[in-house]
Amino acid sequence: MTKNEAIGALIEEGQNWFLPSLSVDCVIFGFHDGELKVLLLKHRHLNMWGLPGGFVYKDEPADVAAQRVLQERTGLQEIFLQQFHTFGDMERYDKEFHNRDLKKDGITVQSDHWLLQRFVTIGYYALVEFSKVSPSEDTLTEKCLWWDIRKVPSLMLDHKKILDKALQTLRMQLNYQPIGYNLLPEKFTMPELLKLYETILDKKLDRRNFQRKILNYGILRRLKEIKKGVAHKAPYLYSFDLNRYQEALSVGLQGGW
Amino acid sequence: MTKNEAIGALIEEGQNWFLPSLSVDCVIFGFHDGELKVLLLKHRHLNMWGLPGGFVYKDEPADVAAQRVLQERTGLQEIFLQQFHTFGDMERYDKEFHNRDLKKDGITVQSDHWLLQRFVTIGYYALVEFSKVSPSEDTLTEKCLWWDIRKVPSLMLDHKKILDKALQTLRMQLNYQPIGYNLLPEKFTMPELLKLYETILDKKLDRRNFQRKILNYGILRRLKEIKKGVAHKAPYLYSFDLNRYQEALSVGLQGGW
DNA sequence: ACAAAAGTGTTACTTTTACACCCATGA
DNA sequence: TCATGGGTGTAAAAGTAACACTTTTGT
Repeated sequence: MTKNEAIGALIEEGQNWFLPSLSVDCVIFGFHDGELKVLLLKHRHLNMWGLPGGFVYKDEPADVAAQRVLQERTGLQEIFLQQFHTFGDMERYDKEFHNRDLKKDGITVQSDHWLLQRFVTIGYYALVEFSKVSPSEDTLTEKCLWWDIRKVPSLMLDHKKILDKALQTLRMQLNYQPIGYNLLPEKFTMPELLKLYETILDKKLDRRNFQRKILNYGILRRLKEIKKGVAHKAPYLYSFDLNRYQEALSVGLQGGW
Repeated sequence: MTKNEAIGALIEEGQNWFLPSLSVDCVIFGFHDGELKVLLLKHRHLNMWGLPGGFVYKDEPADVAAQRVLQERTGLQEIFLQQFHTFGDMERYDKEFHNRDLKKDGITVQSDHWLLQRFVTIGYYALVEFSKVSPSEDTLTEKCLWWDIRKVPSLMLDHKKILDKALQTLRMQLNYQPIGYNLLPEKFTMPELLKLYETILDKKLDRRNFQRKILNYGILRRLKEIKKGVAHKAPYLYSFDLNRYQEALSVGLQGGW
């Protein structure tokens, strides 16, 4: 399907397929080279960067839609997506936003066309293992790339706000949920885990106190060491104890009341 | 406006006024007699209990809609509502749900009528001071009452699930946010605050340790005592230090990393 | 042999827990 | 006067913060 065919189908049939006025957007975090990354798409028809997003089929649960949209737009499969906020302000609504670009492509639609209506979007976020992702484009997407969280380009509509909210949520979760599985390779070192936390929080932590605290959570298993080929002393490798990890996820980490 | 007129207007004009397929629902918590309460409506046309909810005008921010809906249905004004989750599963969708009741009223609508479509709903919750609320009904509502959280009746659609999620969220928030303002009278005693926490968490806390911890947050001001007319020793009265309270809200209470 | 990274440990301090005791009040 | 609820305190345990020292490795 060519670009214009794809857009054409969406414009013609979209209102029959999808729930009107509702969309989903995904904030996909990855970790690489000591940097927290986010996956962004450059939309062909809009010529702008934005979060992977899409619409919800009329008979499709919203959570499934998020999953599907992500798969369609990036090739990513079976990712654990978590809903974090729904964005329903009017500032989201720029009636001319899509229209400008459609016109540029020589496409004209009526002013009450569903694509030009106001949309409320449900935000989802996920943490994924960077190395396992091979971002891929589709007919509507020109580029699909990881961006350093501190260097994201200008984003369409309110996507920057959505991204910020996702990051804020992630930092909160760090306080009462184990994080790292899905974000690190199967086996990783303590310094790597430390670096992950420091990167997400954007601050230095004492490596010794960090190690003690994280080990006390009881969600890690230390393996036979190595991490060969590295300069200086070889660090131990760890992996998550999935059972304990899951339990910590449901129960929460630090007590409170 | 009579019941049927109100319903009639909604059926005729609703699709012109509101965003299709989207609604808001409010979980309003109150505290009274040592019980955590939730405000429920009995819908005239459905003859069932449910959360106060409604639709979003096409040019209205979702947060404002929640506010308005609450005002319309309960008379409650200027309540701090917090969005906590959006419910977009298919289990929400019972096509016959409204239709049955419309038929009962002798109203017939086409099967593709907007009211019969699937809806995604944004959940909001609030904590309010019980005594300041005088629940009031409107044309669509037969009753508006506080229910003990442990004794809620059977609710329409997935409202029980929404309520449970709100409660779960509230309990979480307790761990990193100050709670009590809006939920207690202007002046209150330490035992009352304790009881509030115990009620929300549904467990006993040590009153002495509780007092020390909560005072250390620095969000309370102790007033000249009294709380007269009470049996036994008269407890001190406290009130929230609004400045500190607000700051604690934004910064969060317990450290984490 | 040495710089840099990683492992381990120690001490002071704070917070949490689990208690005991005294005081004020209405019945 | 006494039972009950409320104010205050204290000692032990657990957790956190701020450190120093040793070990390993590639150059």
